[in-house]
Amino acid sequence: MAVSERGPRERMVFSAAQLIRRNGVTATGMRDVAAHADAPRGSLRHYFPGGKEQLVNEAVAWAGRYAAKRVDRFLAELPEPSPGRLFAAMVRQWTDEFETAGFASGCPVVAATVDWADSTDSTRAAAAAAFAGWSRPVARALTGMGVPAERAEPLATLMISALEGAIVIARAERDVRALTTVARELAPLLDGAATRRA
Amino acid sequence: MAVSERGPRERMVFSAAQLIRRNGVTATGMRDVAAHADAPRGSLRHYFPGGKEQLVNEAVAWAGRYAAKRVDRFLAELPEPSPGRLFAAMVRQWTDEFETAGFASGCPVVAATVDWADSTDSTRAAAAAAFAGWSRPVARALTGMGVPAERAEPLATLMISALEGAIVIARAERDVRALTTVARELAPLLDGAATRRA
DNA sequence: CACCGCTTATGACAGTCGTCATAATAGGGC
DNA sequence: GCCCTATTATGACGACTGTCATAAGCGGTG
Repeated sequence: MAVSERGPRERMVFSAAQLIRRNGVTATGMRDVAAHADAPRGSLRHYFPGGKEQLVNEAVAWAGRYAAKRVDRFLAELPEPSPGRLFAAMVRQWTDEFETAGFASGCPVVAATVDWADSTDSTRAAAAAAFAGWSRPVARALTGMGVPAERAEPLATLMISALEGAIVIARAERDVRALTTVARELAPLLDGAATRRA
Repeated sequence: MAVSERGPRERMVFSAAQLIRRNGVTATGMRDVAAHADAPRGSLRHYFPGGKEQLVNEAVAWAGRYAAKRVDRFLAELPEPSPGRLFAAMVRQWTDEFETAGFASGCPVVAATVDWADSTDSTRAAAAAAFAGWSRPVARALTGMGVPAERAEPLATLMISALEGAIVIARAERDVRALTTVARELAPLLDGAATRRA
C-alpha cells in the first residue's frame, strides 16, 4: 500500500479506504479521514461536495481498481502461471498483511457492502462495480491459462468469494488458517479446469 | 426465522441480530433494538448490564447457534446426502431469503467481524466462536458422508468461506448469481472428497 | 496595487449515540 | 395490610456525527 505523495484529495480517498476497511463505514468519521490523511478539515467539503457518500464511493472504487491491478501484477510475477497459483498469490497478499500488520483491517469493499449497502444505494452500486472490476482481470487471466471461456467467470466468482469469506474468518480468529486452507483446497479444482497451459 | 414468543430479553437479542445483519453494528443503536423488539427501553440496562458490548456478543452467539442448528436440519432433510447437496442446501437458504425478502440483510457474524472486531475484542472472540460452532456440525456431516477425517474440517472452512463471500457479493450486486455459482462450481470438488456414502 | 480563482479555517447547527442516575411500577410471599 | 425484588420509565449527560455558513489565506494575472 504505497502512500503516494499526491495531493490532499487523493490522500483523503486513500485514507478513507484504510479507515473503512479497519473500522467500517459508519464508525469512520469525516474528521478522522482528514486527520489520517494529514489534510485540512476545511477541504472536505471542497473536494467532496457530495459529502460522505461521495467520499465512501470513491474509496470503494479506489479499492476495486487497486485489487484489479494487483491481479495483473500477480499474473506477471508468476513464473509458471496456473489458476491455483494465481489464487495462492491473491491469498498470500492477505496472509502477508495479516502476519506483518495484524488482523485489524479487512477488505474495504466488503465493509462498505456490509454496513452501508442497505442505506445508501450508490455505495452498493460502487461495491458491485468494484467486485465486477476485480473479477474481470481474474477471469481474463483464467482464460489465458487455458480455462474454457464459459467457466472463467464462474471460477473467478468462486475465487473472490472464497477469498473474501476467508478474510473475514481469519480476522475473527486472528489466524490465517482459513486463508491457507481455501488456497490449498481450491487449487486442484482450479488447476483441473485449465486444459493445458502455454 | 421464527419470531419466538419468549421474554423481552430473548426478543432483544434476536432483534439485535436482525438489525446488525442489516445495518451493521455501529449503525445499530440500542434504542433501535428495544423498539424493534417491542421491549421497554428501560429494560436494556437491566438485562444487559454489560451494555452494547454484551448485547452484540449475545446476538453474535445466537447467530452462530442458529447457523449450526440449520446445518443439522439440512442434513436431516436431504434424501440422498452428499457434501455438494449439503452445500447447495446452505446456499439455497440464502437465495430463498434474498429472493423473498430482498437483499437488505447479510450474516450478523460477518457484520460484527467487519465493523466491531478491531475495537472490541470480546466481540471478535464471539465471532470466532460462532464460526467454530458453525463449522463443527458441517465437518461432522462431511465425515458422516464418507469424507476422510483430515479433510472434513478444511472443506467445512472452504464451504463457509465461499458461502460468506458469495453472500456479500450477492448483496452488492442485488443478484443471487454469486451464490448459485459457488454452489455449482464447488459441488464436484465436495462430492469428489466423499469416498462413498452409506 | 487590485483582483480573482482555488483552497483552507473556524465555529455552529441539529441530531444521535451509549451510558447513567433516579424513581416509579408491578407482582408475589407473608 | 406490608415488603422485597424484578422490571420498567424517564430524563439528562457529554461526546460524538455529517452538514453547513461564513470568512479568511493564498498564489497568480491584469
